[in-house]
Amino acid sequence: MPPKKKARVSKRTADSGKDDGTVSSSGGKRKAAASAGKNGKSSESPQYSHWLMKSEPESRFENGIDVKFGIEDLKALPDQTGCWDGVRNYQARNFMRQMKEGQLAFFYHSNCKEPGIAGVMNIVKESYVDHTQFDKKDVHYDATSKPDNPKWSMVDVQYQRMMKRFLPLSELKKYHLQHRATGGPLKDMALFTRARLSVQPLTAEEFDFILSLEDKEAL
DNA sequence: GCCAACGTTGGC
DNA sequence: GCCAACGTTGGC
Repeated sequence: MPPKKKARVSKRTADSGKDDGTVSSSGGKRKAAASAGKNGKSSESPQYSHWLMKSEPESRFENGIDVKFGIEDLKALPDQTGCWDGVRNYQARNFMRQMKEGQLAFFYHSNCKEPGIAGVMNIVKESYVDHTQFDKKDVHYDATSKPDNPKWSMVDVQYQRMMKRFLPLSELKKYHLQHRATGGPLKDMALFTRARLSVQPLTAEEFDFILSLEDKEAL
């Protein structure tokens, strides 16, 4: 599902700024925009600063193309940097559009033998047009998206480090259930409350708690 | 490979 | 604008 190529493509960013938006609902692009508030800059809500991004580390063929892209594949790219292309879900896209350079994201391994958090990466380039939407050869080609009004965006991410120990979904889930019952940082974690979202936000508390698990015994 | 959850599409 | 059918995600 997610990325595969390297980064480059620096030149211009285009990034149409406004343009279409979220789901449907009445007002159109409302939703999260409501909060905003201070944020002198320009656009939407800056609320989140940490992220979790899913990708599949095991080979799987979609239209004859292998979509495998695990953390080792990111690490192997030049500069250990790649573009997170192929996101074709509006909520996930909108979260990517909120990402700022320097923010941290967990690299999550999905749809595999052992799903879970494998490592940490850095957002090194803010959102810009995902060129794969116009590429008929690409698995994620989108015939409904036109170059003069692109639908899909991507960011560039750089490998930062592996987790000191792999954090399996099963363990995170145990904490989630425990925290849901008795209170705790993972009680509302998007990984469980928004199961299919491939790019999701984490609060600083969630992020820090998960990092703290590295130094604990597996649950 | 199964299938639940849930996002998207399209008829009306 | 509703909602059923359909397609995809992703754990197990």
